[in-house]
Amino acid sequence: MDTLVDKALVETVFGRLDANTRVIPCSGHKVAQSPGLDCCDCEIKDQSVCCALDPDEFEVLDKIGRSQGYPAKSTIFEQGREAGFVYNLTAGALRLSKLLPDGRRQVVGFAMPGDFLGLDFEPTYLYTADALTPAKVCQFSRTGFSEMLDDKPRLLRRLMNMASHELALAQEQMVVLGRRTAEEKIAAFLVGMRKRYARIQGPSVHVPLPMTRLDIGDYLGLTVETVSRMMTRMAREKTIVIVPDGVRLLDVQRLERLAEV
Amino acid sequence: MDTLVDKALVETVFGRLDANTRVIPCSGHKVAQSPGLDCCDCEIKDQSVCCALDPDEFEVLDKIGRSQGYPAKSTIFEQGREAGFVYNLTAGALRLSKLLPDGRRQVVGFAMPGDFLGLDFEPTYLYTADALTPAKVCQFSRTGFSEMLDDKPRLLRRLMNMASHELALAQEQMVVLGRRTAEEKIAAFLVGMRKRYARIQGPSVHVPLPMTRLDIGDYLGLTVETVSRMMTRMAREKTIVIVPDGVRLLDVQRLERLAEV
DNA sequence: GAAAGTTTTTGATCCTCGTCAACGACAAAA
DNA sequence: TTTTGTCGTTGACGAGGATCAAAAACTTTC
Repeated sequence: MDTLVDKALVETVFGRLDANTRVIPCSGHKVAQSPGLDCCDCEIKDQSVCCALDPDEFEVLDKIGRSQGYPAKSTIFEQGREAGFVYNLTAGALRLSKLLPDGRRQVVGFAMPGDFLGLDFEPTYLYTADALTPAKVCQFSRTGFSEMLDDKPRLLRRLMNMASHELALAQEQMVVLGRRTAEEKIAAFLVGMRKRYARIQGPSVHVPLPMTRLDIGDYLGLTVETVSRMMTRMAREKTIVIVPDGVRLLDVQRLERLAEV
Repeated sequence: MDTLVDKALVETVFGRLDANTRVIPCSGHKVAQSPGLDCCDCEIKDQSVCCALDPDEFEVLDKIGRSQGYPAKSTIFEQGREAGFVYNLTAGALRLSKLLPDGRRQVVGFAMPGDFLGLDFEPTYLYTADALTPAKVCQFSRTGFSEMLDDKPRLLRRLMNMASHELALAQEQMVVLGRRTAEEKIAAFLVGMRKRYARIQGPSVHVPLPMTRLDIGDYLGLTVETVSRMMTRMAREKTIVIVPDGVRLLDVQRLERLAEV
C-alpha cells in the first residue's frame, strides 16, 4: 500500500507531507513526530474543529497537543485499549473498524483530513484506527482536551455539530447496510467518497480509493468477491472505469440514482 | 396498539400518564397538551438532558418549551419536513424510521423515556418519529433551544455526551446490520431492549416489545417472516417465551453469547 | 357477537450473495 | 531474476434469507 503511486496520490490529494519531521519508533511503528503543533501553518484548520478557536486559543491547543505522523498500515489506536488521547486528522486517510471475537470485522467509517477521532467519550476506544496512507494527526490528551472543552464553549459547540453530523451519517449508513442491495451499496459508497473528496479538493469524477476491496466489503457488509464482481460489472456496463489507485465515474447520474435516498 | 392491555403495560413501564391534560387536535392527530412544562414534577428529569440544569434554569426551559402528549400510532415529526422543534421524550416509546423512495424502510432506532430527539442539527428532520404507545414529550423550538445552548455550557456538555453515546450505539448497530446472522441480530435486539428497560425500571427477564415484527425487521435489516421464524425457533429451543406484549428471556446467557461484541 | 382489518405464523420456492478454490497482477524481498 | 506475499478477479456451488401465498391469531369496529 505504501507504494510510489500511492504516496504520490496521497500527496496530491492531501497536500505534501512535512519532510523535515523526526522519525521515532512508537508502539511498534515508525512514527514521525514534531514537537509543537504549528496550528497557524495547518492546511486544514478551516475544515476541522480548530476553526472554532481564536488565534490566541491556538496557544492553549499547542500546550496539550502535538503533531504526529504515521506511516501507511500503522495503527493510531486500538479497540479496547484505554482511550488516553483524542485526535484530529490533518492529512492521510484512516480505516476505523470494529472486530468481533470470531474475526468478523465491520468498518464503521473512513476518516479524512479534518475529521475528529474520539467524539465518543468512552473510557476505552470502541474501534481501531489504522492508517491507509501515510497520515498526520494532532494528538491531544483526553483529559486536557476535556478540560479545554469546559473552558471554550465555542469549541464544544463546534464539536457538538461535528458529532451531530457524524450521527446523521451513521444513520444513513444504517439504511445502506440494512436495506440496500450489493449494487446499491457500491454505488452509495462511490458517490459518498466522491462527495467527501469534493469537500477537500473540489468535485471530480476521479475517486481515489486508498482502501482495499476487503475494507470496502467490511464497510458495506459484503465479501471481497461481491465487491470485486459488482465493480467489474459496473466497469463492463461503462458506469465506472477502474484505475490503479481507484475509479473514475463515467455515469454519475446512474450511480446517484442507485444510491438515492 | 392503543389497547387496554398496552395502555396498562405502558403505564406500568413508563409511569402513569397525566390524566388531566387537555386533548386537542393537531396535525391530524388528537394531541394532549398542557400549557407549562412542570419540570419539577417530571419523572425522568434525572435521566434526561434536564439533569444538567440548576433549579432556576428550569424556568428558562419552561418559557421555550411545552409538554405534549401523543396517542399511539400518531406522528411526532416527519422526515423531510422543516425541523422546527427538538424533543425530549418523557413517557412512551417511539419508532424512528427512514423511508426510501421505493417504500423500503430502515428503522434507525427506538426512543425511550429520557431520549432526546433532534441531536442532528439539520434544517429538516432526517427521519420520521411515530408513537408506538401513548407518548409524552417536552417540545422546544429549535431556535430557542439553540440560543439556550449558547448560554448554558453545562447543558451543551450534557447534550454532547448524549450525542457521543448515540454515535457509539449507531456504530454498534452497524456491526449488527453488516456482520451478523439473523439469529444473532434477534439476540442482539432482545438483549439491547432488556438493557434499555433496565435503566428505567431495573433488570427483568420480561421484555415488553411495543413494536411490531415488521418494525423489528426494518430495524435489523430482515423481513417480518424471518423475524417471526427466528423468534418461534428461539421459543421452541426454550431460549425465550413469547408473551402477548413481548417476550420473557429464559436463557439470557445464551442470548448474550449470540449477541457478544 | 359478527365482520373487517392487522399482525403473526407457517410452508414452498427462489435468488442474491457467501463460500470455496484457483489464478493472475503487482510489489517487495531475496 | 526468482521468490514470496498481498490484492484483485473469476468460476462453480450452496445456503441463508427473501419472496409469494395462505391460514391463524388477535384487535377493532359495528
